[in-house]
Amino acid sequence: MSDTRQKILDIATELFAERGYAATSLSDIAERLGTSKAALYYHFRSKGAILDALVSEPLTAFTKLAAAARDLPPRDLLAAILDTAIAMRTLFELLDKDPSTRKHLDADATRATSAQVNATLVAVLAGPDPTAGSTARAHAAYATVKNAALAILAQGGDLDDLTRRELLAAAVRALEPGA
Amino acid sequence: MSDTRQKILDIATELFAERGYAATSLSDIAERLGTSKAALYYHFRSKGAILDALVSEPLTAFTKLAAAARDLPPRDLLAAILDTAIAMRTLFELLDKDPSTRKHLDADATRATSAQVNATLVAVLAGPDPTAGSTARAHAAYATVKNAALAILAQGGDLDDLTRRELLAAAVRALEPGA
DNA sequence: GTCTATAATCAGATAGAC
DNA sequence: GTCTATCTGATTATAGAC
Repeated sequence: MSDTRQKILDIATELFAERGYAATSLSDIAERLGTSKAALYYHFRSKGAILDALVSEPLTAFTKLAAAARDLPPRDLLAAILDTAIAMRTLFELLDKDPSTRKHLDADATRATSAQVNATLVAVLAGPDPTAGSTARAHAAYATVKNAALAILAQGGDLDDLTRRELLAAAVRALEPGA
Repeated sequence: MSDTRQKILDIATELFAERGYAATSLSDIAERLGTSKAALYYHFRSKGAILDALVSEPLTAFTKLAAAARDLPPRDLLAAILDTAIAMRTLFELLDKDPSTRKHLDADATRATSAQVNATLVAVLAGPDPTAGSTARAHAAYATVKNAALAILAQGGDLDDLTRRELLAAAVRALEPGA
C-alpha cells in the first residue's frame, strides 16, 4: 500500500471520527494532505471507497468474532470484545455511532452490518433459552466492554491493564443474575 | 407552538436519527412534510435552528440531572439516568452519537456539551476520592443504564418494568467493587 | 403560510496537461 | 502522481408574489 494512500486513510479516520462521514468533504481531506482534490481520485475511485477501505478491516475482525462467539465461555467472549474495541477504537466509534457511515455501509448488502454483529454477540451472551432478564443482562455486559471502554478512551484516559481488568470484572458481574 | 412547526420537528427527529444531521437536507424534510423548502424558513430561520430546537429540551433535562447528581444515592442516580434515557431516547441518541450534531452544538459555547454532562455524571458515580478502579466501574454502570438501554430500544425491544429493573440491578452490580 | 424562482456556494467527480 | 480547470448537481438561503 502506497504511502500517500495510507496518509489519506489516516486523515480520513481522524476527520470522519471528529465530524462524521457526511460532514467531511474531500476538500477537507485534500487540504490536510496538502494536495488537490483531484489527487485523491488517483488513490480512491470515490469518497465512499475511502470509507469502505477504512472500515473493512475492523468490520471483518468483528464479524469473525461473532462467528466464533458460541465456542467461547462468556468471560473470554467479553474479554475478546473489549480487546477488539480497544484495538480498533476510532474506527469502531465511526462504525457504531456515525449515522451517515452506517447508512453508507448498509447500502452494501453483501456485508454484515455492525448492528447485526452487535445483535449476534448480545444473543450469544444472553445464553441458550434467553429470557427478558438474561437478555437485559447481556446488553448490560456488552455495553460495559464496548461503550464504557470507548468512553474511557474518548475522555483521554489510558486503558491500562488495571482498568481493563476492572471493566471486565464489572461486565461479568453485570452478566450474572443478581443475588 | 404551531402545528406545522411541531410536524417539522417530528420529521427532523426521525430523519436526523436515521441518517444524521449533516446527511439530512432541507429538501428531505420538506418532501416528507409535503411542502416546499421555502416554507420551512417561515418556521425556522436556518437548518441549525431546527436542530437547536430539537435538542434543547433533552440537553437541559440532562444538564439539570448532572447538577442534582451529587445529592442522590448512586442507585437513584442510575435510575434517573436510565429513565431520562428512555424518555428522550431518539434525541438522546442524536445528541450522543451523531458527530455532525455534536459539532454543531459545540459551536454554541453558552451551552454545556453532552460530553461534559457525561463526564460530570461519571465523576459523581466514581465517588469522592476516585481511583482508577472506581472510575472504571462508574463508566461500566453508566454505560449500562445509558447505552444498554438505548441498544434494547434500538433493537425494537420494549423496555418494560422487568427489563428496566434488571438493567438497573446490573448497573448497581457493575458499580460495586468485586468480591 | 406557502408558493415559484433564483442566488450563492459547495459537493463529488472527470478531462487532460505535465 | 499530481496539477488546473471544469462539469453537474445538490445545498442552504433569500426575494417577492399570492
